Amino acid sequence: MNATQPTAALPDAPTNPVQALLEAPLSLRERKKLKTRQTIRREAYRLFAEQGYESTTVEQIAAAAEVSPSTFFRYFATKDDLVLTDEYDPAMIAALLARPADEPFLTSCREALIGLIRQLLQHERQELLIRMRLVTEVPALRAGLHRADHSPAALYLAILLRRAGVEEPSYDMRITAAAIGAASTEAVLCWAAGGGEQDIAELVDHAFALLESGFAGV
Amino acid sequence: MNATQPTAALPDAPTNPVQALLEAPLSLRERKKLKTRQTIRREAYRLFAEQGYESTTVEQIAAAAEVSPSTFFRYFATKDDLVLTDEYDPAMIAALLARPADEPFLTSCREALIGLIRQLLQHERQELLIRMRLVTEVPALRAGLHRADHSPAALYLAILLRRAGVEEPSYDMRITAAAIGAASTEAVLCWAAGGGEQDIAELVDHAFALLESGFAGV
DNA sequence: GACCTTTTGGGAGTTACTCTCATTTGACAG
DNA sequence: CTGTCAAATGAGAGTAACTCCCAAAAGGTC
Repeated sequence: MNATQPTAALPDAPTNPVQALLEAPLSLRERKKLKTRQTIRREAYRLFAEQGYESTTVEQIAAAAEVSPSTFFRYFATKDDLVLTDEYDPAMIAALLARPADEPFLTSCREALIGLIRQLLQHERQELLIRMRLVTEVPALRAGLHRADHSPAALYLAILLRRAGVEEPSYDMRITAAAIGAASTEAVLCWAAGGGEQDIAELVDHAFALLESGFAGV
Repeated sequence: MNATQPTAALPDAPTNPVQALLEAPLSLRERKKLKTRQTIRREAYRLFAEQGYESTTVEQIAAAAEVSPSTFFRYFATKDDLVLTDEYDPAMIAALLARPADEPFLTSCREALIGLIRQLLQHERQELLIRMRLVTEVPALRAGLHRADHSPAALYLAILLRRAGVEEPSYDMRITAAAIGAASTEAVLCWAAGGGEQDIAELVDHAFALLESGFAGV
């Protein structure tokens, strides 16, 4: 039920998720779906660049992508999702799980995040930059970023649960995930706000150093 | 311009903001406005309790409060704002500014937050609890909580700016405000999720201890 | 080519929100 | 008490993001 998000699972570790999905031996039906999804996204971003996010309607996007509005909502649950959903979560989860379980969680997060971002920059730097800038500039998107399903906090919390082998999160876990998640998000948004000119790995590293020090000196 | 939020300024330090505003010598016009605002809120919460947030329409709320929908939106910019706007920001800012400027920021935040909450619990415990529970349960509200104008992060950032005497926030400030803000929010939400049975001061204290330790042991 | 399942388009409906304009109501001076 | 001005309200039309439902089309399989 509730089949809103047709995000395909990644069967084997891909070098580039999106690319890998395109090359995989999919049925005609699935290739078409992927293509439609891409077209909608591409046309949407084109329109956003031309006339801004707010003043671009779903109807316009659907028309540009040559699908009906109904179909648009079958591919993206909300207009926000167009910008906010990514396919990086599985990779991030994998990266986190690959870290030694006795490593301080903060370190695991830092290394996983930097690793993931480094990888993304090679293939999708421009796209990531545009998306993050949209998020910083459009209040609605900034808010949407904190919805349960998109937030890094939720992802971190899931990992903490898994590490501890429990079902319900403890208070410590919730605070930890929230704080590290917020810092992670802010770091990436700062990078995008600066036009992507700064070294993002350095930014992330610095943010985590702040967290680790307990905000010493502030 | 943009006179969306008729939140009255607090002229002198009040013991209880809402009470103080009611007792203050206001003109008939302003007393009426305040009364309308209260009526809308009260009726809204009553309806939320009866039939839930999502399935309560603005039209219903307006009807229950005996105002037109137009008037509703003159008092609250969005339906979210009904739950998300509070009058505590000035008090929190004052509490933060009252702390010594050379105190570690984390300490200032902890003390200010605990102080404010202690005060609130005396007069508005029930209201706070209901509101926070709504926020935890309704995804739309949870997202709205992170809009620039409501978030503790924005408030903390403003204080950091003032302390440093600068206009533009530094990277460190942004990360710090985001992390501490997220932890503060999570602490209060955890308290509400637990039915308000735990000691909130202890919860906040514990959250800040986690932050200060750099998440040692996690 | 026949049959079944998935995907799509179209249309009607709901709701949050915006804008505009005419009416009402409180504030205040004479 | 009255006239005048500004602020607050109500009413109505309009927009856009969704939701639901049903019939048509297209892919997959034998």
